[in-house]
Amino acid sequence: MRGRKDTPYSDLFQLIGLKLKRKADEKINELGLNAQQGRMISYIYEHQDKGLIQNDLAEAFNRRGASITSMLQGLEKKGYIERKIPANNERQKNIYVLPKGAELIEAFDQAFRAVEKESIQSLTEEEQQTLKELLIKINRSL
Amino acid sequence: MRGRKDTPYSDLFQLIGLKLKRKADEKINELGLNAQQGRMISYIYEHQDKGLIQNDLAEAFNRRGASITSMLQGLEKKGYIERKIPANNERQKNIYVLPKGAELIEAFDQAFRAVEKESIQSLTEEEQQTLKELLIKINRSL
DNA sequence: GTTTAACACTTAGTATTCTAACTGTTCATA
DNA sequence: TATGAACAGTTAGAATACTAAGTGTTAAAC
Repeated sequence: MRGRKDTPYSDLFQLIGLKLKRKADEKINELGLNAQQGRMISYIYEHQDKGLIQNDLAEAFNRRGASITSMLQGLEKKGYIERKIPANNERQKNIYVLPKGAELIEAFDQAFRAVEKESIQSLTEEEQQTLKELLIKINRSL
Repeated sequence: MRGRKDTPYSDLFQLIGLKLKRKADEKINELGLNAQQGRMISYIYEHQDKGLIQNDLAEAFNRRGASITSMLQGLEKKGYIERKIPANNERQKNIYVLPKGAELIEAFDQAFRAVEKESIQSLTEEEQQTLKELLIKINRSL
């Protein structure tokens, strides 16, 4: 009997994820939003020309439809995005970034890249590559 | 200009963390609690003989004091733990697992170990070792 | 063609976790 | 000893994301 839980991988994944989230939030908060909202605006901006709908966001962000509704309602009320029912399918809503949101995108992406860079800065080039491959492998198997 | 965010490490860490959390929740929910509560009861059980206080939990779980208060109030109300003000310091509260909580610990730990095992099952022994070292390095530098 | 099922989104209500402001305790120091 | 700072925990109120049940639309089956 060991009496210890001994789950180093789960623990490390949780801890690193939390730290990365906090670092990103810190930077994005200065822009009046949180990291999740920043990621969402960036993602919408990249995909708005391809008829992006809320269900796509739910899948891309691993969130429930209801959560996406509530996030987008917030962003719409603050004037960062707009939602339009497309002519060919009245069930859906296409999402677009408004100028007020587009202005911030460069700052968002810069913040995310900075966190990313900081997170792997203690590893060598080779280690970074190895890590990425292992993470992809794990993610695929889960 | 790439027009893409390109932060594979952050994205993978977030995604893997989310998936691990969900898998753990799935198993623990059958016991009437969530993964966070299971982890907390297990942790308390392991440390209750050393005068564990709420502040220790806040640090161990990377949560604010207020969050710990609310979690423990829930667990106490349901009869899994108890909190006692120690004689030598009335600012603090020592935390103990009650029999109703202790009964579940073996099931919790088994669930967490199962998720852990599943998560790295697609890697070879050597890859697992490498991954652990890289994660520790990253965590230390954040 | 009508009915049924699946789809896309919304609402209401609940969980968790946070921040800021608060109560009370202990320690340092003057 | 008193008083002020630091400490430990609590409360109130906000934000986020969830589930379950709902509305309306489209596609499939008959």
